[in-house]
Parts: sequence; structure tokens; C-alpha cells
Amino acid sequence: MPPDDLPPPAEAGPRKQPRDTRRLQLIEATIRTLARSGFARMTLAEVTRAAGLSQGLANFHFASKERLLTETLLFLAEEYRLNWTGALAAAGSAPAAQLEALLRADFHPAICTPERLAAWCSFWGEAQSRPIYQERCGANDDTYIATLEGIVSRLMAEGGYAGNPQRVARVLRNSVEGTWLDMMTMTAPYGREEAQATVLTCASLIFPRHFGPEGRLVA
Amino acid sequence: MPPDDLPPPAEAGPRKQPRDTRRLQLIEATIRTLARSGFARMTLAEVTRAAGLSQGLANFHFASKERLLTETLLFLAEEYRLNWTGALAAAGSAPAAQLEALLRADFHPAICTPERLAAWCSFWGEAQSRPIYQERCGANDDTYIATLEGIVSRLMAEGGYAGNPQRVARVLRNSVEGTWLDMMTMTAPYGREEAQATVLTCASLIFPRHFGPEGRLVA
Amino acid sequence: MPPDDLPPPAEAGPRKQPRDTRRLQLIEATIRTLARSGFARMTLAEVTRAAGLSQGLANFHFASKERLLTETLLFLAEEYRLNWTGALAAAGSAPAAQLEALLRADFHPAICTPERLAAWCSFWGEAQSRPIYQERCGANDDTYIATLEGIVSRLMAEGGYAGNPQRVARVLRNSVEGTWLDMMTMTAPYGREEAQATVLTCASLIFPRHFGPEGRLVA
Amino acid sequence: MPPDDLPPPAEAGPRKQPRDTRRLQLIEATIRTLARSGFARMTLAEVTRAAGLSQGLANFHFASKERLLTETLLFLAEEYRLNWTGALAAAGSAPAAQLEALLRADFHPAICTPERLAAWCSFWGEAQSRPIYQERCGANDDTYIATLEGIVSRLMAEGGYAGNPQRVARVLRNSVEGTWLDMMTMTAPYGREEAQATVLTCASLIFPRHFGPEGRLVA
DNA sequence: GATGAATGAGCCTTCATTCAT
DNA sequence: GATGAATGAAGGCTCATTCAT
Repeated sequence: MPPDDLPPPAEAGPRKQPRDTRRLQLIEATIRTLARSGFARMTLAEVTRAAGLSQGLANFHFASKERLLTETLLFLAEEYRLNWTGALAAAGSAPAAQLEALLRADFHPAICTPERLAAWCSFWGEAQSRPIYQERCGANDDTYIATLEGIVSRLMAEGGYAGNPQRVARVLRNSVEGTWLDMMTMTAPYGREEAQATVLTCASLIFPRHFGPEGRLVA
Repeated sequence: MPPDDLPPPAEAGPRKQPRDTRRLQLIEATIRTLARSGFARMTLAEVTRAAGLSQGLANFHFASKERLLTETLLFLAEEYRLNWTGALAAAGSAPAAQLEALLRADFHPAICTPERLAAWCSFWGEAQSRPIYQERCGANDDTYIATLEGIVSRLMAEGGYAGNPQRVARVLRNSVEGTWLDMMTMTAPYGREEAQATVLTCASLIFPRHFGPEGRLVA
Repeated sequence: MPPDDLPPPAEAGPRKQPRDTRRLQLIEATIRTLARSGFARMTLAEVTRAAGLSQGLANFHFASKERLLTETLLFLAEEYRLNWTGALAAAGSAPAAQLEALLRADFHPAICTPERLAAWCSFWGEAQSRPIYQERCGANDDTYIATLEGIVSRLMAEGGYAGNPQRVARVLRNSVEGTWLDMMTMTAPYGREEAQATVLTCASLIFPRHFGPEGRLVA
Repeated sequence: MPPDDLPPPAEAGPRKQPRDTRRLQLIEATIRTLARSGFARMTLAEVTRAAGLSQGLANFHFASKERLLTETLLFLAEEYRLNWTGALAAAGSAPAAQLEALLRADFHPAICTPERLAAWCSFWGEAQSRPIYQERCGANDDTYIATLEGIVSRLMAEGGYAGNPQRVARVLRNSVEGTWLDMMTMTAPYGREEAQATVLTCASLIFPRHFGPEGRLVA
């Protein structure tokens, strides 16, 4: 990518910033750059240019490129976790409502931006060869999996659905991930709305007595 | 072309090998190396070492690293296509049988090896920033999508299932992809058998009158 | 100025220290750091950390790393000079006593510490390529050389020793330097006492009628 | 040092050279560069320019700058060893002749060049902080020390000289090293001839019945 | 066709130096 | 005076690519 295609140096603000402000600035620039160039082509020069900062500063705050990437993944993972835990807390105690909240959360506009999806995708691609990434990549949030399995379990019991709850939970989870991946790799990707609808359709097919054809909660 | 039909992995034998033998040797080595090191860390030196050939040979046969990678993706894509078209051709004309064949095909032992999954994953991670990859990455096989939609359409009509066939087809496709991704990023991955069962469970939930709880075709 | 007379190593105390206290603090930290890391690896960050001061302060007080190093060498050279001139002044007028005083002075506990030896060694290693260091490195103290030659001259005349006084003086001087170097590069170094004994043995071999076998002045 | 002061790129000879030829070429260039710039300022760019080769080649043959330096030291150490063992072998069995051979060997024109002296000096300066250098730096050649002590021992017994042979041997050895160091750090250094004469003068003062005033062997 | 030494551009990293606070 | 975040030049190292053999 020729330099003229690059965005102009971002405003970096006052010369001296609190430690965490700078770190956040660099992490956000890393996400943007991962989305633009991919993992293999991302350079620190590009990241710091995107942040409007000097190259030395990335090493000053993160010690190495590797660490900057790791911290970026941790940031995304934490952001993801806060998003679904927050949505769940607001959903009440009915399992159907909880499931809907969880599925919708993954497509919340703050989480499900093209940039963040692309960044996640970059990490997925490298996760196989880097244990530290593998530990933190989405699906491995044990709490998330356990929570989803619990909700599905209760919903199946309550609604009289037959089947293996663990596997059904996995179907739902994989459906979400597959949809995320699809949004990235399709040449003519569909949008967030349609993606969410796809996943809710999956839920409605599995739990027809709780989710209507458009994924709306029944009753 | 299921790998069982492939010539056995050529040893770095006689000095003059047929052109295509060498190319295949290098492509297979590339797949192995992508799986071991990931896209960002893969080097030509590692690939040629894995192939038991000299450094210069990759450039001689593929002109550049970029080309070697592209041809490796094309090879995987063609292998994938031959796998599902072959399975479909053997499945008869009943939509349920065709769907089952299609879903099972993606977990055929020749296609669904840890190495090939990892290689696919590597390409997915970079696809967002490389149009040439995006065009060829799994889900974008237009023929596959159209075929699947046709089958799902007929099955829904035939079985009296309500809903949007295109979206249902997407649910199934994303379920497969999500499951593939899950097999890669899980720290304690489940195996091919359980993955296949998960996808067939998805089918049985969607088409309960055609697929039994274990994914077995009903009558 | 033997270090016993130096102010105690200043703690990084009150914000406003007299100018020279800070400078001395930094110079002592430089000596310690040279000994620990060597010339090539010494960084200002390490020096200021050793001094318990901030990064910017070295530049504030010495303008550049080069200047800090030069001033450190000057400090060592002056310390060395004060040491031998002081010892000489206390030795009376007999050439043998003066020679003994001069030779012993180089192994005075205040001068001949592992840290200071290592620092000297660092400067020697770089002296060849830096004129400013070469001018100040130990042996090039013209006054010292002239003084030593004068003493040796008188001693040889007085004691009836044959030979070229200038060369004999050089033998003694090189013996001292060689011994210093030896103390640094030996893997199992001998101590200050044995080093001093070695040099005095040299003197006793050259001036057997003035120095006993153990280097003690003979009556 | 401004680039214009650098020597023009050396002739590197034919593009492809045997492995050891290239290694030697780079080691010699390292010695030259150490002499010119000192340890701290030596860069790989400078070394390879001096060798007339590309920068990448140094890493190709030595893997890192650190290794290149280590191998250069090993090369110098081996060269030094071959020089004194060869001289000793040619000296016959009389201890006085052996001692003379050993002392003269250190000033042999092939060993005692300004460049090699300067390179040794560079390593000495860093030896304190790098164990691997310390092990290999001159004085630590255990065989050399043991050999010298044996010769001195026999000479003292044979000549009826009183004293501690180990310490006398050390006086001689330190005298040589001090003289080497002196040749480097003196602003107006004396030459090889005078240095050799200085050391032989030392021998003649210690063993007056075997060495004449000019260091010539008596009888 | 095949080899592997050689090249050189590009990247990460270090670190002396600057400067706003 | 003092601090430490910020800068940017320079160096070591990697690695795709070339090419003489």
C-alpha cells in the first residue's frame, strides 16, 4: 500500500498524556491498522503513524511489537466480555430473554464494527501458532461458554426441547462465530443487521416455541 | 481431488522431477508450514526446508512468495470443491440426502485435517486485506452457496418447513465455518467426529422431520 | 584526593543539591556502570538509575553522554594524580623510598578497587580510537613519567646500577599497568596485595641492593 | 567518522567463495574495523564495507554481530597460540633460549601489528563484562602461563637465582602485556623494536647472568 | 533444472537527546 | 533544578529475491 493511501497523521493531542491515554491511543491505532493491513503486513511505523505518534513511543509504552499485539488482543477480549456480561445483567432471569440478549450482544454496534471484526480475524489466523493468542481468542472464554450452556440447559428444560444442551449451545456459538467470519470474508458482505437476523433465525429454528420466525421473543 | 488420489508426497529425489511434482511438493510443504508457523511467520526458507529442497527453488517454480501462497490457496480451494461436488454426485437426488452429503463432506478425513484447517485459518486471517484471498476463501465459492441454497429450498418446500431458505442455508453454512474455526482456536479442541455431529445436530434441529437427533437421515 | 576524603556518596535527596554534588553523584554512578556493563553497553538510563536520578539529569549536567564520559575520565585521572603526588610528598627525598612510595601508591585501596580498575580498562579499550581519551589514559601523564624517570635515574646513579634509566623506568611502569590489566582479565584474579607484591618483586629484581626479596626497602 | 574517511570498498573477489574464505575475510575486516573505530563504535555496516561485501553476508556467515566478534577473538587467540608454540618449538631445550623465544614471539611482526594490538585492546576493555571474552583474553591462556612458569623455574634453578618462580613469571608476563598496552595508549607510541627491547631489558635485569644489557643471550 | 551463497530493502529496537510540565 | 514522556536517527537482523556455478 503506497504511503499516499495512508490516512494523514492523526491528532495526538498535547505532548504529554497520562500513561493509560497513550496506551489506549496506540491500541486503537493497532486495531485500525490490523484491519487495514492484516497481521502479517502490519508494521509499527504504520501503527504509530495512524496514532500520530513517533515510532519510539510504541516501544516505550509496550516494550515490543509482540507485546503491543498481545495487549491489543487482551483489550478486545475484555471489551467483548464487558459487552456480553453487561447485556446479560440487563436481561432479567428468563432463559429465553437471556439467550436473546447474549446473541444480540455479539452484534452490538460498539463491538461489531468492521475494524474490530477484522482485528479479531487477524488474531484468529495467528492463534494456531501462538498459544497466548489461542488462550484469549473469543470462543475460549470459558465463562462465556459455561454461561451459554447454562442458559440453553434451562431453556431446553423449561420448554421441553429434546437434545444435548452442550451441543446445542455449541451450535449457537459456532453460528455466531461463523457469521462473524462470514462478514469478513464475503466479497459482498452483508451488514450487522442481517448478520444478527441470521443468528436469531438459528435460535428460532432451534427454539420455535420461544423465538418467532424473525427472532423476536414470543410472549 | 481427495488427497487419497494424490501422488504420494514426493521425496526430494532425482534431480529432474516433472514440473508439477515439484510444484505439488512445495504446495504441500507450504500447507504444513502455514499450520506450524502461521501466515505472518512463514518463511520461504522454512517451506523449502520442509520440502527438502533448496532455497532458490520456490522462486524458480512460483516466481515469488506471494504467488506460492496464492497457488496454495487455489489448490486448497480446488481440493475443497472436488470434495463436495464428488460427495454430492454420489448422494442421489433427494434433497435431504444431498444436504447430509454436503455437510458430511466438509468433515471428510481427507479435507478436515489439522494441517489443512490451520492453513485455511491462516488465509482467512489475511483475507480481509488481500482481495485475491477473499475471492477464494471457502464461503465465497458462489457455486457452493447456490447449490446449498437450492437444496435447502427444495427440502423446505418438500418438508413443509417455513422460513427464508437463503437465510437458513446461511445458518447451515456459518455453522460449518464456525465449527471449523472452533476446532482451531479452542485450547482443548474436540475432534472431527464431534464437529461433524455438531453440524448434523444443527441440521436435525432445523429439519426435525428429516434428520434424527443424531443427524441420521430419517427414512 | 583519595576517596576517603570525598563527601559520602550523596543520596538522591533534596530536590536542590549543590551543582557539584550532583555531578559527582553521576560520575560515581558512571564508574560503577562502566564496571558492570562495559563501555559499549553502558547507557545513560543505566547510569541515572544507578545514581537514583532521572533520565534527563545527566544531559542537564553534562550536556551529552560523551561529555559525561570525558569528565569521568578526567575525574579518575585527577584522583590518580592526587594519589601518587600525595604519596610521593610523604616519602622523603631518598630515591628508593620515593620509588617504593610510587609503586605502592598504585595499589592503594582507595585507587585500586575492582570498580575503578574496570572503569580504567573500559577507557583503555576505547582510547585507541578517541584522542581525548588517549591523552588522559594513565600512562600518558607526562609528569608521572618524568617523575618516575627522575627517581629511577637517581636511584641507578646512587646504587651503581648499569643500564638505560628511561627504559628501566618504562619496565617498571609497564609492569604496573600489566598487573592492573591482569587483575581485570584473569578469570580467577588475584588480589590487590598479591598484585602489589608482584610489582615490588619486579623492583627488587631490578634494584636488589635497595629492595629485599619481598619488596621491603633495605635499610 | 564521516563516510569519506572510510577506505574504498575492498575487492571482494569472485561472487562465490568457499565458506572459510568468506569467514576469514570478514574476521580480518572486523580486526581492521575494531582498530579504526573501537569496540563501542564498530558497526556491521563498517565491517562489511571494509570487506567489500554486503551487510547481510555477515549475518549469513556468523548469525549475529556478537558471534562475529567472538569468532574474531577466537581467531586472534588461536593465532597468538600458534605463534608462541611455534617459536618455542624452534628454540631448543635450554631454558634461557626458550624464554628469549617466548618473549620475542610476542613482538613478531605478524602478531604485533598496530591493528592486532588495537583489536586485542578492544576486547580487553570489554572482557570484564563478558565472560566469554574474559576466558579467551591473552593472559588466561593457561597453557601459556604454565609453560612460562616451567621455563622460569628451570632457569632460576639452573642459574641459581633466588625468588618465587611463579611471581617472577608473572612479572615477565605482565611486563609484556603492559608494554602492549603502552604501545596502544601512548600518544607518541614507540615501535615494535623498542617494545621488544623493553621486555628483554626486563629479562636482563632479572636474569643478568643469562641476558646481556641489550637482551642478547649471553654465551 | 537445481543449488545456496550473496544482496539489499525494510523492519524492529535501542537510546541519546529534547522539552513541556 | 528536576522529571520522564516523547522524539527520531541509527543499528542489527530478517528474509524475499537474485544469480553464478
